[in-house]
Amino acid sequence: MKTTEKQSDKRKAIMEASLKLFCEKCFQDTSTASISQAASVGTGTLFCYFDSKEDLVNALYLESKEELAAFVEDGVWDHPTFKAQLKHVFDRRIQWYTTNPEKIKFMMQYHSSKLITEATRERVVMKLMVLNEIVSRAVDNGEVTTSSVDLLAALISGYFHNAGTYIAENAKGEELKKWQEEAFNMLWKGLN
Amino acid sequence: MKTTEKQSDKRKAIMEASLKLFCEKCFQDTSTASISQAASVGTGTLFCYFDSKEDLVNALYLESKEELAAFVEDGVWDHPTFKAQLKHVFDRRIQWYTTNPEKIKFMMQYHSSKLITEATRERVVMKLMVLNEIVSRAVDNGEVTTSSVDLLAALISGYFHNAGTYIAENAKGEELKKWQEEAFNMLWKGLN
Amino acid sequence: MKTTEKQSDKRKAIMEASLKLFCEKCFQDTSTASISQAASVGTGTLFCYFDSKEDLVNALYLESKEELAAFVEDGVWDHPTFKAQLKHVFDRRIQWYTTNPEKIKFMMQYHSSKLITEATRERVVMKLMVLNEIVSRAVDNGEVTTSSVDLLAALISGYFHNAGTYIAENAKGEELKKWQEEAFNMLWKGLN
Amino acid sequence: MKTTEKQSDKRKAIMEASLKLFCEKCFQDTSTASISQAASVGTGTLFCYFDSKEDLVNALYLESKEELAAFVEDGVWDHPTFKAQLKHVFDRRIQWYTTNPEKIKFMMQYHSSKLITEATRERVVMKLMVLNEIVSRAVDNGEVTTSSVDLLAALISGYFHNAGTYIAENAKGEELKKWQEEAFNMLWKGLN
DNA sequence: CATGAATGAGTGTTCATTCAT
DNA sequence: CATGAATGAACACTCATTCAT
Repeated sequence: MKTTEKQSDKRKAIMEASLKLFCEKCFQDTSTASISQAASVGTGTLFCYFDSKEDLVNALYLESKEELAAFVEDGVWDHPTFKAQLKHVFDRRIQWYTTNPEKIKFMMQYHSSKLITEATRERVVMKLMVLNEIVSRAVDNGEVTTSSVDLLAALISGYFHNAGTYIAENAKGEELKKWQEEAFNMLWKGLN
Repeated sequence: MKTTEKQSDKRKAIMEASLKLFCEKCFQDTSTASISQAASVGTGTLFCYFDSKEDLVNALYLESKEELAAFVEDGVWDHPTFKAQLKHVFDRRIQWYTTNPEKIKFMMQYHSSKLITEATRERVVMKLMVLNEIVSRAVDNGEVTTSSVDLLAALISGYFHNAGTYIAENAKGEELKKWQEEAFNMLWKGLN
Repeated sequence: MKTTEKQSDKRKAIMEASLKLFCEKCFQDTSTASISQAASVGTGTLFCYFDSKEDLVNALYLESKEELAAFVEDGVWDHPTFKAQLKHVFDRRIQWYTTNPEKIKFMMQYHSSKLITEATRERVVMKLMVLNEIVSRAVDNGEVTTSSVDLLAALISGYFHNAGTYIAENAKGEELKKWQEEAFNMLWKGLN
Repeated sequence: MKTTEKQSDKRKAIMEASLKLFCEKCFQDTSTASISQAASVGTGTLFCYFDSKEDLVNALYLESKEELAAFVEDGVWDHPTFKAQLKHVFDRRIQWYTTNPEKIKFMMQYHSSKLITEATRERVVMKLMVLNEIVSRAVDNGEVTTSSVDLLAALISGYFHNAGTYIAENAKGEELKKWQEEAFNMLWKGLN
């Protein structure tokens, strides 16, 4: 528990406050003043940690994506088969979607926004390569065939995201497990 | 030659100019003044047709979605089988994506934006019921089984969108047809 | 009395208000808001006429100088002799200094300020060539000799300015005429 | 080796850095942070030596003027005649102008600035009394006549400043001596 | 004395919107 | 309907200054 571990409390407070506010109202309706206030720091403090309001959203976006990617990736390679690896990714993703509704909401809202820099997007992409890796290995093993590894990975990734979002938002109670199975099975059937 | 048909030229000019500008830069970086100028109308004219800047984006979003929906829907029911109907929807969607890159870019950019009203979203959803209808009929005919028609329609719709986007953006030349087939086949296999 | 004559009343109001305020307090202590208020126009109106606060000071400086130059120049060439021409310039200058204390104060305050653009200075210089012309002609006629027309013109011009300022500020009542004569005579003696 | 002599190195560093920066850009475009950085001291250190940024410019202005005054005054009274004393003042002034281009630039820039306090100006005036003293003695001796010692001293002082500035800025090589002579002679002729 | 992270008052500028013409 | 000059609320950002270390 060394002091070096916790990156500035102020920075974290600003990140949390802005995540909340950016989810409630849109970027331009969220003043930097309101963020500072919600984070209980001075108006100027925000600019000690971020170059600009734009810089702040980008940081928020990048770090959320990184967190998700790390969570999803964690433990994939413990699974020996292609199917098990895919299942792991899908399950972890839904788990995250269910657990971090605010972050996922934020990420979706800014997924196609012009506010997110090309630079940020590139850094994000680098973090999301697990699926490509999984698919690539499966193709090498002859477990699947495709005219383009990237195409296939994109289809699966997109499918996971859609299914995950829909299920996390609409499934109630015991439906969740059932839907999750159905969605995954449909994909798996499609792959064979 | 009814006067109702050709809605004011000025309105159309504003719609076209703003579509272009909203694609180039984001909402808040596009001033109404720049829109008016690009549309070759006076600064105030915009407000003769739209209550506010927000109203304008919403109109643009709604009308783009309507146009897409109408295009996709057109001719579905000429096909007798579930598979043919699905194929029709997928093909038409990709065709539209390829033909209207600006509109699809715009739609994606504002898909999750807080700027698009709940009211607008509801009106949009109503226009996008074809897939639900197709799936619903197929379920009734026993051609597919699912624990939720809405879930299945959502999975398919999302899949079509992802695949469509990815293919329209990345496929070069003859790849397009091949990828389109592969993507559709994968889905179809998943459904059986 | 055509409407075209009077350049926008608003612009003039802003110019007058800012002249007054820039004399009272310095540039950075004069907010654009206070100028707008003093000019009885909206906060944004200032920016309809000037690109920026800097642009405003520059315009004010340029136009003040132009006015002074025009006043001083007016009628010089009615005088046949070098001495009479010099006297004319000196007298008119003092007359202006006495009549426009605010403008002269403003001009002096910004004479060496970094806020005044090089571009503005160049435009000002072009308006202040009378003395050079007068001296130049006198040199051609052999009425004076100098190793540099520009040096001589600069010395005279500077002298006129200093004397003018000092006299306008410090002379009381009948002293003014006497001091004015003494100052001019001293210069004239120096020239022969 | 008294400690009072060498005023803190830090203070000197700040003075030098700010002199440089205030010459390059204007007061309000020079942040205290940039001064501190240029002086290689901490942000807060500046305020250990000066009450405020304004206080700093005033100190800079006062000390520059004092230095100039001391330099000019040094040795005047070694000269027995009025003319020689005047010449001394003029020559020393030009010498200083040539040697300290930055300080003179700074002094001119702030000569009429509202930033320089009335208190500072008064303290400066007290240091600049040599010319008044010289003229005063000459008047007492009957070497010159004038309706006001102050007027005459002001005229001469102003003339010296103008001439000095112009010559220091524009004279190249051997011109300097010639122009200096010409300028002084013109004044001297004017006085007789 | 020295530091620099933190502050928050203050301001230039933008721009959606209005309205008299 | 159409215009564009005028408006003024709103906001991101700056920076002199403080103070705990």
